[in-house]
Amino acid sequence: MSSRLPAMVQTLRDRGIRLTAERRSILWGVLTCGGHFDVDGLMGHFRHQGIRVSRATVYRTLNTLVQIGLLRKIDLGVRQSLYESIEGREHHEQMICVQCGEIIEFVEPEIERLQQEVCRRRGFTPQDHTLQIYGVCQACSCDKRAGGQG
Amino acid sequence: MSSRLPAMVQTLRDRGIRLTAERRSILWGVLTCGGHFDVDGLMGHFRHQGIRVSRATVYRTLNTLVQIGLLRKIDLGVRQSLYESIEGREHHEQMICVQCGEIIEFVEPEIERLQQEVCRRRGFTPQDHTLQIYGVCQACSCDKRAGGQG
DNA sequence: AGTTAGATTGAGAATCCGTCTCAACTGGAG
DNA sequence: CTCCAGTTGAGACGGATTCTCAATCTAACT
Repeated sequence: MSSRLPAMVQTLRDRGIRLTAERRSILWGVLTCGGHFDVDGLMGHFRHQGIRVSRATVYRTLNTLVQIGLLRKIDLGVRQSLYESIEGREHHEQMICVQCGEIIEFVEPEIERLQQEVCRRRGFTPQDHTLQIYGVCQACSCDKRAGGQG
Repeated sequence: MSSRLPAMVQTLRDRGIRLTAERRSILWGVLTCGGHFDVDGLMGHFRHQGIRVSRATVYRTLNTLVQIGLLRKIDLGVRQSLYESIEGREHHEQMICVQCGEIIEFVEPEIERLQQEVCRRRGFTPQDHTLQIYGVCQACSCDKRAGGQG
């Protein structure tokens, strides 16, 4: 996990982006939090660790990391945006449980292929995409059947 | 286009939602704006037409229309949410040009089918979904090749 | 190591989207 | 026509994010 830090640092260097103490902290935080995280989570992490980074800097840096392709921003339309480290993983889609909020990731190469095809047909050059399926996860379905929380 | 108004009005009645002057204006505005629109666009439209409807009411009513299935809310993660009239059309996905902002809609039944399958495999009960492909549209690609704005 | 230019930061103000409050108003059933 | 629950408007409010700008710091150069 932390082995990704050097690669990320190098990416910043390559782009001529200065490596400040704050940015190191944020990179580290991103890798430590793993999975999906939001700005509040990151700030909490810093507070907990006694690291001082301002909110403005966190926002600025996350935006930068998204721009240079180290991070992906996930917008569910409610509350804060979520971020996830791309760290070389293949792209994945999401199922979001509207009951418990859990995010289940999945990969479906065939869907990706079909997207490519649709784009080609339209002369559209794809760069990124998001597929979010909203619904009820298995656990919540079972809860409901067993007599859940109305 | 305006022929949809009676059907929408009926839907409101069926749900026991009062038909106020403001709601009539908003329904009309939704149909007039067509395609994708946001709250600012709608407010501008009303101002232009000399129709007085408060921002709060517009938000409230749009939310209602989304809830009863007459409208779909699109969250691109930037600025305001967009809305689109569902008006009986089948679900469609979107390609969003990161250069000019154009939204190109498409339907790909096979993608929908694969989604259903993935959900079934995971015991996930899908309710709705959004697929957004970000990239460069044909027109913008050509502009660039011809010597566009860097 | 010292200098320096320009990038970066922090604190808090500002903005922006959207919701809430509550008194006044109104649609529509009776 | 009456009445009341649902609806509205003005503006306060709230949360997320961005902006401002003086102070600070990185990194390149000497």
